[in-house]
Amino acid sequence: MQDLYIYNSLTRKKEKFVPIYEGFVGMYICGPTVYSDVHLGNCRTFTSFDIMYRFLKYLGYKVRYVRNITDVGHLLDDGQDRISKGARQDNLEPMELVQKYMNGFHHMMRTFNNLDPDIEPRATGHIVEQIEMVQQILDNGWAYIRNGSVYFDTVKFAEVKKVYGKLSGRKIEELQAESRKLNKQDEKRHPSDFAIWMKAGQDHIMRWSSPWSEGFPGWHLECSVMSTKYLGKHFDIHGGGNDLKFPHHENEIAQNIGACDCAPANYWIHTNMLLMNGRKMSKSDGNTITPDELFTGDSPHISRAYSPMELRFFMLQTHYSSTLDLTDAGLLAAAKAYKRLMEARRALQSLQSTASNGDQDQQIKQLMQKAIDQMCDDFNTPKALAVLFELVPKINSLADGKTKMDTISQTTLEALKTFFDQMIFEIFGLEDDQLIEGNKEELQSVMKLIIDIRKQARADKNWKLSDQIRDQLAAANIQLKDGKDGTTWTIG
RNA sequence: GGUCGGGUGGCCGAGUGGCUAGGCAGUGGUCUGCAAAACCAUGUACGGCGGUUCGAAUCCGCUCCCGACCUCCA
Repeated sequence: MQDLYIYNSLTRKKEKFVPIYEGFVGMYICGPTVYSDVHLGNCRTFTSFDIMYRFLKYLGYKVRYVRNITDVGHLLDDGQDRISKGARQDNLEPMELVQKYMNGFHHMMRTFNNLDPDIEPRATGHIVEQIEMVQQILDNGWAYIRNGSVYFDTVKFAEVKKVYGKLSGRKIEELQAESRKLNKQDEKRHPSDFAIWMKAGQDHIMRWSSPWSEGFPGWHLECSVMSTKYLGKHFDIHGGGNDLKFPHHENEIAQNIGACDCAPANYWIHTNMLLMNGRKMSKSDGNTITPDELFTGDSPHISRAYSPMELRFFMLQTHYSSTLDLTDAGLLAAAKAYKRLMEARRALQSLQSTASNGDQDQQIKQLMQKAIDQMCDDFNTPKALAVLFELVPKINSLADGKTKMDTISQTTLEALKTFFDQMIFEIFGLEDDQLIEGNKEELQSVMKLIIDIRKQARADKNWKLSDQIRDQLAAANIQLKDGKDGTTWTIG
């Protein structure tokens, strides 16, 4: 198996990936809190991890991909539970609200062609385990009880274990100064302490009995518990958006160490944020767009609709660790490049060679290997994509006869076909919009008829008719392409 | 204020101490009835100032600017 290198947020270095059990990978990704419609930024994050999941599988690993659904405990800064608040607003039972937005989330993930995780555990389904972990942390002396709530003692933990703040680069002393204004500070010994069990207020809907109070688990606890339950105390990869680095992941590590004296994951991967027009997306100042608005084009920020696959391609052009700036110009450019790649792929699949060896064989083999090498270098999709685009002109040249077919051997050609499909469909997780839309038999026969009529018109030098057919089809978003071997067509 | 990440040619976006990233747009050419598509060719690029080096966009220092996080967020 080829070596894979991953940038580890924990060590701030690119490291060779060595799984705990050879051939197996345990990967935990922090999933969404399902209290409102899925944010486009979520789509970016989970698409990034989807590509890692896909690539790990491509390399031959047996991967267990766990991604949670947060349906309790994630509080707003006024102390209200996000789910409870949403449920009140929509006049729904909390679990109804969770179901509604979870369904929406799943639908969007599939729209982007993201693979389902292998396990998708929910926080409310693991209250018992969370209570157990709170008890372990208490037993180990890393937490204290105040008025029915349980708080993690970050000061003591930091002093003894010396790891608190390692992931996020924080220091306890610095945290103190900045967090004085927060709620419930009076109950905490130190501002950086955090709740692992919260006593529920009178009007708090979501509550469970525990040894300490009727209440609910702290937000960070679910991930510690569920990663441990499904991947073990010590697993390979833990990921999430880099906005979760602090406090969520820092606290998660503290909890795991506090409970079992064992750091949860070897490799921490953080994806960067999605921006729009250079700034953070924000509902309040109108700098925002929903996935559906992108798909319909119904937004002042874009000049036309973009398909989920055009967006996925757009994401691939930027490394997961960089901010991705969504702009209309960028999307337009990506959509064209996406189309070019897909058309080259289609052209490739229809090529045939009988040669036993060819002048281009060596170079094409090197490029294929190079693309995989780039993916092995911290999942560098932009570079891998660049390699595919080095192959595109070669393929097109073969397809329209500018390069002779005997410059590529049958073996290399077949390998290239397989490689292209693996890269595009299996690893990048793209789909060919054209095949989905243009596959209908009826459309195929209608287009054949139209092209035949135009062919006759051209033979008769009836340019008026042939141009009319071409222009009106173009207006209907169908493009004709006159090649050496006749006319082909594409949508878009 | 603290932490982290950035500033690359018209736009987007990789990247490494010396070897063409790539995409989009532009220009010239081939092809075409004309186009489109495709192919070929083409661009003073690396925020600023110093330093290290035979050589730096790539390393170091300073400085300016931007973003994220530090408080709910993927």
